[in-house]
Amino acid sequence: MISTGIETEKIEQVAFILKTIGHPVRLGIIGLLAKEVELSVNEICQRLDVEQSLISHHLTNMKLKGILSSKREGKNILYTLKLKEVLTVIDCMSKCNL
Amino acid sequence: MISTGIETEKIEQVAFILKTIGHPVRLGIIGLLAKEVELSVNEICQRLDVEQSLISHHLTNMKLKGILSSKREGKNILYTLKLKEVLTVIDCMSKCNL
DNA sequence: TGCACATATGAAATAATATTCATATGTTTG
DNA sequence: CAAACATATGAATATTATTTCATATGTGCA
Repeated sequence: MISTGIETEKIEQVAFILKTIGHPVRLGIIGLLAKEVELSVNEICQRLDVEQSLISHHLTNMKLKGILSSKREGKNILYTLKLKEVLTVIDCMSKCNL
Repeated sequence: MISTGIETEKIEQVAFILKTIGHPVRLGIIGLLAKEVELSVNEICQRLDVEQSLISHHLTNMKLKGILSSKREGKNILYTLKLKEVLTVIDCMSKCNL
């Protein structure tokens, strides 16, 4: 069910999140982490065919915003999707006929 | 139910929409149009306390992207929310505890 | 310890977006 | 028609985000 109002206070928060995931590379990362549970930076780079440094910047950014979390495992750092709710949003959008 | 995969083709589309609504002013506009069915540019300006020209730019932008539609009524131009699905997305986001 | 690998970081360059301001366009009404 | 109102538009500017590149940091291993 869809609630009628959007509380002004929440608007900024929502905009914040939407803006964060509304980017091809970041959405790509989220897409991968939606299926794989956890992935190293390198794996993400390879699969998306995007430069290491750039991926790293985006990962850091999303981690900072609470969307991802990370843990070290040996030489690698594994990233995980923390804010699962983004999946619901993306899924919903995917079903829309735009 | 949440589908597992995000088809690559759709990613760009989704990013496109998310990016569009992921902005305070635009989200504000959508918030208003979620309750009011249709509003004139001036009403929107007043309620959001944002300058006419700026609102107009954003309205044009969102109309162009298929999120809003407009019709003239006398001196005014009334805007309506066309892509209702954005409400579902926003609603979903609003319920997340970020 | 030193080398190779994995990731992060920061500054500079570039690109994309948003905002402002002045003005144009279209509409109603006296 | 002219004046007043509502909205749109476009160029200039400001702001923010993204990308790139060079390099730093941290880890495991010979």
